Amino acid sequence: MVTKRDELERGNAFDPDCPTRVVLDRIGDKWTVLVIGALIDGPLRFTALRQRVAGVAPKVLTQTLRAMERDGLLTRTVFAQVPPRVDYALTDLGVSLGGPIAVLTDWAEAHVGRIVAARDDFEAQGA
Amino acid sequence: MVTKRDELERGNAFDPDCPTRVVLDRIGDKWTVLVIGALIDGPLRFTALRQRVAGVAPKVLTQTLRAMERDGLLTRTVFAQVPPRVDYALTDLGVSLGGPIAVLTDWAEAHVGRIVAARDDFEAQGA
DNA sequence: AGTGCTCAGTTACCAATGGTTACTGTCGCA
DNA sequence: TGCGACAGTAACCATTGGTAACTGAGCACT
Repeated sequence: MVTKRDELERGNAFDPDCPTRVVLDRIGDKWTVLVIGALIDGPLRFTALRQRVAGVAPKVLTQTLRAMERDGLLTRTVFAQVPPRVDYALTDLGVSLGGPIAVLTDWAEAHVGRIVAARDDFEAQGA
Repeated sequence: MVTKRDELERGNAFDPDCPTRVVLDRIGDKWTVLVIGALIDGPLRFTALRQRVAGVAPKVLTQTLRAMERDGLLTRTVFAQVPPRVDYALTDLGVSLGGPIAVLTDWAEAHVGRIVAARDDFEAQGA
């Protein structure tokens, strides 16, 4: 019999080097998911990306983009111009991550109300 | 026309209070997903959970569990015994998060090889 | 000649989060 | 009079996330 646990933990999810862990460390970093959303319809330049992903500091955006580039999720193309121009585009790997993320977003849309309600209850009771 | 971007960003994903952001902040915290995996087949006590989720420090596990309780993902039941006994069990909300997480795990299983390969390439080239 | 603009970042600094090691408290048992 | 089980806390350090200000190259205006 295959348990639900088997489904969630295939490949030993509790090993630090396990695939799930690697992916969670990546998309768990707060900005990666937003960047994928921003680039899913096509490449953008640094400043356009910054405006699209509201609230991100340039330093942090740079860090995020470099990490995603390193992991093969996007490509960085520099044009030798003045003013400088750098295009960021998702690779097919990056695009394919959009699917799982959309599932998560659907869940979030559907259930966030209950999370917020639980928090409010907790406030009212605990404090 | 509905773009891919619309799918990923329904509800304005770039607003800090948006559902996607709330959920990502929760599951992005590195241990929540592992806890859900550990509890998906039934309640566990603190120590059992600690062993199942290998590598987590007690302080951090406590923090994670308290946050999940606050958000209505699990319940904490204290039995007045000695030695003490505390059971942690997922709520139906917590269980329902298992679905999206499984999708993510599937993706991770299928594609992590390419991520690791991209990292190795980068090492070999860049440094 | 000097001022300011665009773009893609970097630098220096600070705050919040994550993690480690050691300790607490209660009670039955030897 | 310890000893061990269980469920954590406390004190402390390391890593990450975030802010505000600055850099550098060239064009366009005055």
